Amino acid sequence: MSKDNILGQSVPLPTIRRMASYIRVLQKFKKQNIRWISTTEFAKRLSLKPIQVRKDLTFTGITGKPRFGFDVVELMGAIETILGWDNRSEAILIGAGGLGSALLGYKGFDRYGFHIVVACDINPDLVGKTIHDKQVVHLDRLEVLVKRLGVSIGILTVPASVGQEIADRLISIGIKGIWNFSPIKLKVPEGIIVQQEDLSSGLAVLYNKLSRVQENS
Amino acid sequence: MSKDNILGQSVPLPTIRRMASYIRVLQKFKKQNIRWISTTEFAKRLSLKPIQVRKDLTFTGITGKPRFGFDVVELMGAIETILGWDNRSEAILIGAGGLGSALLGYKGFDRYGFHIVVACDINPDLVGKTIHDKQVVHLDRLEVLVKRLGVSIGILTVPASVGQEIADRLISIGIKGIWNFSPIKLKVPEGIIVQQEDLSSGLAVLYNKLSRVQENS
DNA sequence: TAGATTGTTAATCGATTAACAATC
DNA sequence: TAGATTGTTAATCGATTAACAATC
Repeated sequence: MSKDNILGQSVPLPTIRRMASYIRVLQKFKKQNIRWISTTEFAKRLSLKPIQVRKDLTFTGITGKPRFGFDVVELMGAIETILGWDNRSEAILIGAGGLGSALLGYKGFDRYGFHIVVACDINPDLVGKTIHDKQVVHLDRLEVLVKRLGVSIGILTVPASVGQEIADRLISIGIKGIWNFSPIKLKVPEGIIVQQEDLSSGLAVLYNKLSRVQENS
Repeated sequence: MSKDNILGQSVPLPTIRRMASYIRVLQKFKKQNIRWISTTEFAKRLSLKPIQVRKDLTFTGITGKPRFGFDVVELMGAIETILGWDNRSEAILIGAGGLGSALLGYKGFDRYGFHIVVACDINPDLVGKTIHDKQVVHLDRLEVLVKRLGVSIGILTVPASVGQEIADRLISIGIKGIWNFSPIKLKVPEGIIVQQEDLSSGLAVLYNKLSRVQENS
């Protein structure tokens, strides 16, 4: 498996993450019909260093114009390609509890063209209901749904105790990518992509930074 | 401002993040009254390499026992200190919409002793209601609430357009740490800690990895 | 004891930053 | 033109990993 982009270079993960924020700035500029954007401008808006933005943008293969910067539309297209926009697909969410229902309603994904089309749960209070305009269906029907709707991304917002089991089921019916919000490391076969999120690790960082400041005041 | 831990070494941020997951394993072990845990055991459960765990644990200052590993209780205490457990405080959440209401109900923070005590919003459909047993109060009363409840952490789950404004208000009344889920970089004075979360960056990584796999199959 | 595991120093790897020439 | 900005190579920085001696 290669990790190469169009230029034959591997794109660092931190760069990929920042690209999500470049897209946001670019969308704003495009809406205002601004044609050019410089790395200085990016840096100012995102509290980054121009040099870092410049380095990141080299991975797009787009060349800028000294004194002007980069063509907004062209750059957007290139970043979208790197982020895999072209192959993106719909998602199914499993576990429509607290965090799950939030993701169902989170508007922030729209700009990335990401849509959760249906949710599964076993809680009788939820099954049959609609959360943020998305149906909640019983987990028993997981396999049927995935096949019928042709989704290829699964979002796991289930308790840790059942995370692996559900991941196995998702994989057995052809899901290729799992966005896992359960605090467990999933074991998956080669070729299956897991993106692990851990809200608590952010909390740990916040706490730690806070205590360091307090120590010195 | 020093970034040093008890040993006079600065603890790398990736290590801090992993420590949140070590705590989870330790809590499980403690509950089962297991006395020792080895770096091998950590590694197996978290899909890490033993050498990395060992390196991380050096920052705790705790020494292990060859053939046994580390004392579960002792290690937990040390990690909690590094994570700033001692100075932790309650939080107020601003923006009780999709993501905000999820955080209000998210059980995963309990194990870190983190509690959101109240929420603010301006939406008349939400103000006065209770979400996951937490009151939603009108944003006008933000200042009063913060002072009365003595919270020192603010969680921002508001639209990008009002993020900075609310952050300024929080800071002006003594909030020291902001956990920011709005997709904007906040400008804050020295001494104020901002922990920025960006759900979309995880999505970008997932998409990118997926497209790389598909390219090669 | 034997050997699994720790602890530490050094090597490697990868990302960020600096320096500076090229260019519009 | 002058100079802001790009593009690229090299230096730096920081985290991970390897190697191996120490130890219970």
